[in-house]
Amino acid sequence: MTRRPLPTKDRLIRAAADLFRRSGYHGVGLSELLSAADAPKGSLYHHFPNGKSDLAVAAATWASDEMLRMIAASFEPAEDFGTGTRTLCHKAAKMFDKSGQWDGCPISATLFEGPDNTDFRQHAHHLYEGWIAEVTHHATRLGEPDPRNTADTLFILLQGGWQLARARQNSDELRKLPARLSAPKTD
Amino acid sequence: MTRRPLPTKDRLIRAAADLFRRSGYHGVGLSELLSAADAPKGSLYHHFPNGKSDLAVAAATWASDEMLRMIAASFEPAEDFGTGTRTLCHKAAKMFDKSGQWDGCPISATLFEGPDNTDFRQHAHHLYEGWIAEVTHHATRLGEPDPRNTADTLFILLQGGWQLARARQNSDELRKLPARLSAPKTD
Amino acid sequence: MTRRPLPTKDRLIRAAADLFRRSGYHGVGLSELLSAADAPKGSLYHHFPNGKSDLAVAAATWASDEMLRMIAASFEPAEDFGTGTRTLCHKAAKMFDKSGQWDGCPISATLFEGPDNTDFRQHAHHLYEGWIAEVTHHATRLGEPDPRNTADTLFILLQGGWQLARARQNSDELRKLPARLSAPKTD
Amino acid sequence: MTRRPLPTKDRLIRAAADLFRRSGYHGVGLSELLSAADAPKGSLYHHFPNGKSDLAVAAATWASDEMLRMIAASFEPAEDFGTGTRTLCHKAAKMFDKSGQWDGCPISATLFEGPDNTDFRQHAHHLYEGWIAEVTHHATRLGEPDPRNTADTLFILLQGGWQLARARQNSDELRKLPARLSAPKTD
DNA sequence: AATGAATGAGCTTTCATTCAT
DNA sequence: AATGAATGAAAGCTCATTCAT
Repeated sequence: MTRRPLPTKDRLIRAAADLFRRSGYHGVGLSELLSAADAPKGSLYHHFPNGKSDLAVAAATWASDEMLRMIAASFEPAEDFGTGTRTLCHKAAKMFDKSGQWDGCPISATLFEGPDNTDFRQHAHHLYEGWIAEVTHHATRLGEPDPRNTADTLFILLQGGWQLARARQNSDELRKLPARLSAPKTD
Repeated sequence: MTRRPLPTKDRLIRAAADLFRRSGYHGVGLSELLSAADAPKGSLYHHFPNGKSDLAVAAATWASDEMLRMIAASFEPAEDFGTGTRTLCHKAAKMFDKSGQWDGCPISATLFEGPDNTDFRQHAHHLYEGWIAEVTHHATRLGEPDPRNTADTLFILLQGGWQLARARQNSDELRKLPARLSAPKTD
Repeated sequence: MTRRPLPTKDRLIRAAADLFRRSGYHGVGLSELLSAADAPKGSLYHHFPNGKSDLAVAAATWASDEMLRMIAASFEPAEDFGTGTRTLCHKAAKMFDKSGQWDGCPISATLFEGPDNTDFRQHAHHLYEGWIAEVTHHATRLGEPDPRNTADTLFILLQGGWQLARARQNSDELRKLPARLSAPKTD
Repeated sequence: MTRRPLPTKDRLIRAAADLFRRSGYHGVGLSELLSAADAPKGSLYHHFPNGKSDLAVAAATWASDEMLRMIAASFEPAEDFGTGTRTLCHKAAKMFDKSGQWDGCPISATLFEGPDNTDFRQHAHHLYEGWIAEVTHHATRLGEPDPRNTADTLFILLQGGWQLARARQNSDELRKLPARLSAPKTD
């Protein structure tokens, strides 16, 4: 298997997703970005006329699409929602282990920590709702009683769980999430 | 009741906590910070010899202490853990409404999005564990069966719930958290 | 009467004359120029192999030719030099009113404010001498006693008067020039 | 006689007046400016918080003050207006010879060729009216019949004459101005 | 004859910090 | 304990131009 080198635009997007996730929008300089993508300086503005902010939106969108694929790959083969959830959390844990272990959510680090710009933050909201819609779709298909609400809960657990895993530098926090979802408390 | 003006050092800490929460460590410049705190230019390095990073640690610590007080104020008068949780989530929702509705967690925005510095991130971890320890303490006192685990779950829900509230610009996501904790799923 | 759209090259020249007059050679970027001329990005170097500087020379030359036509149209029908002068100054005032009222002399703004290039500035001199020669020709024909000197004076008044009109944003300064030429002072 | 080195701020102003006169506002880069003034990069924004544009205003104002001094020095010792005019034009010619012989009017090159900013251009107007007011003052004092109008005419001749001197690279055009003022035409 | 993707040098400005007072 | 003038590095961005098509 040979890996053809990606075109400049894609190299930029991936480097951006990577670096923004680690250091946040403002924590990454253009020069760092360009050298990570091995792209010449002027070429950024060819592909992204509005510069860093355009690139950030593209990077967050690309990262979000990756997440959507991960959700689909987890739930499509599953016979019930609990199984899909477990697969998803294990995949997320693997992703956590592959990324730098202090890295945050790529959408949040890129768009919420970005410039003081309502469009940015609404785009983050839009991407998040995409995740939730995808989970809702599978929850419905697999016969969950309250699919919307279940999807919201799973979103919350993944976001919060990722944050705890990040603090503890331990991906097991993600693997333990399904247990919290199914029976956290009898009260 | 008169409110004496805070000393410069405290004005700096509060302005920093405020601004870092909104824009992240790298998204706030020193000049913005100083003008928000109405502090003279040179006085930052008097109070915080290592400059911005020292201030960031102080701001995150101060914000964390506020959170510890909020946890204590929620659980101390409570007769059972569920009641304390509900109070805490309602207080958090109020805090959310008071802050800019796109603002993030002050610890995370300040320390995780900060410079590529292990000390920073370990301090964030330390602060988070302080919250969890405080909740664990009350969970134990109020007779919860698995207090450590319950505290972790509440931490996860608060972090994830805040993120969802932020995306939807709706503090009700925080108010709905206790319901998710107690009976999300029967499976 | 229909007006056929000008060819790209002429659109570039006119846009350049317009923009350079307003902001000076260095104050106009190629992208601004191309979008004003509605010309495709690469086509500039097709028509003007040396790029911006070639275009600037063409634009200044075109603007100078317009001026030569205006001088001829003013003096050819005139029965004496004073009448021609009055007509010319009124035409100049109209041109001033049509242009942006802060705009300068197109030759000067384009070539004198251009790159540190002797050829540029000598070309400006050459164009100016063309105006003066044309006025000298008509002054001679209409029997002025010292035609060379009279033409120089008219040039000076037009340049200085345009500058004053520009500062005061009032084209009347140009209309008042003939009075200054004929009897400024009895001493 | 010893010459103490000027403070940084004044070195910046003089270098700016010099360079802008030669190449226009947009034709001068900050690095060129700073090296001409032998000033460190960050120090510009200390003295001129709004950067290049603040410096341009200061430079044009300084150059204008020089001109006001030249007008006063020419007319104050004069016994009649014609004498003052001759002195002024000779001083201007000397200034022309000292400057680069392609240089333009420092106010115009700095403020009219500057950013597309009404404040800039109104400030140029303000400075020009200052010159005219100073000349009007002396014309009145020396008993000229129509001092306002005479001052306008002298302004026009100086501006236009400088432009012709620049094109011909010959300061004599300025020395010949008084003759044009007093008896250009009998008509 | 005509195009637009690609480029790196240079732009103006802001950055966090130091230091003399 | 407190200040603000001074600074060099780096920021994000625009520039005029080249070149393959």
